[in-house]
Amino acid sequence: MPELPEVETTRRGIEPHVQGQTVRDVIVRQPQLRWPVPKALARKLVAQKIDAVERRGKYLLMRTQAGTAILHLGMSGSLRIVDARVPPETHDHLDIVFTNGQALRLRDPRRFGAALWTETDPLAHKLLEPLGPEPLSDAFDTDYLYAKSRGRKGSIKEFIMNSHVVVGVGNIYASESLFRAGINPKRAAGRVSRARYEALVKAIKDVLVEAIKQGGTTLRDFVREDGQPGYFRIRLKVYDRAGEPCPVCGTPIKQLVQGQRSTYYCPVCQR
DNA sequence: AGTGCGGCCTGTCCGC
DNA sequence: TGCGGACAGGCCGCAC
Repeated sequence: MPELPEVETTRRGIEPHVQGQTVRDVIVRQPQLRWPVPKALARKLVAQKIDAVERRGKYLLMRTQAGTAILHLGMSGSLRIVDARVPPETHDHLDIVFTNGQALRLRDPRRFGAALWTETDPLAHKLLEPLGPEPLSDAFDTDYLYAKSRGRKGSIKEFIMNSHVVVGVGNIYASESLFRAGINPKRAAGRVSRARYEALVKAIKDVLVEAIKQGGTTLRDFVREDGQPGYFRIRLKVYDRAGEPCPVCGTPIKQLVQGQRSTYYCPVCQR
């Protein structure tokens, strides 16, 4: 489910319930996630106070004095704040229980997510170290993306979805931002002009900011009775709209597969 | 270093 | 109603 806006919405949603809390217990019901959940996560996190809840790309970082828990939601993961006494449901793989009786509960049906533990600088962790810049930071600009793209033969769509190029652009927002920038997703990254990279950088920032704003409007409902984070997708112009008219020119939206992922685009507006 | 895949999982939907 | 296959908002790890 989550792309960067969902992960950031999740971070903002859990932060007030988690920051400053002390861990009473860690319950691992299913240790087989993307990687095995390390024993040290449960062992070392207990009795620690959560100093901060941060995000790097789509990874969530819960910092303590003893080390940092690294969480990733994969394709189908979600986090919610529950009363620790509420019985877990299927796919509720992990609880971090706090001394106030609440728990941070990870649910992830497909188990592509992760829960890791590191006692050194989490940004130097082997999964985080090679990540590209945050898309909403000043480091992500036309100069950077244009230079990075030179000589690349792969498609522009796969290029911007590569987390080592820029983090946080998932399958939905890749299609949406290429539509906004008027770039054909099949075009080789190395053959896109500087001017078009300028439009693309702006499109990526705009679409992500809008999506985060949407999540933000419902943040106070984050912990609802049904536990679902109150996140609504922004109005998507091309994603999942194969055959529907392009909102700009009316041409039917096309769908194709790139790197085993569906891409949606307007064959007229995007060249 | 860049590129191209396979693979990890479950749930849902669609056509037969 | 059952069944097989495709597909789903991610991304690592490997071979070349």
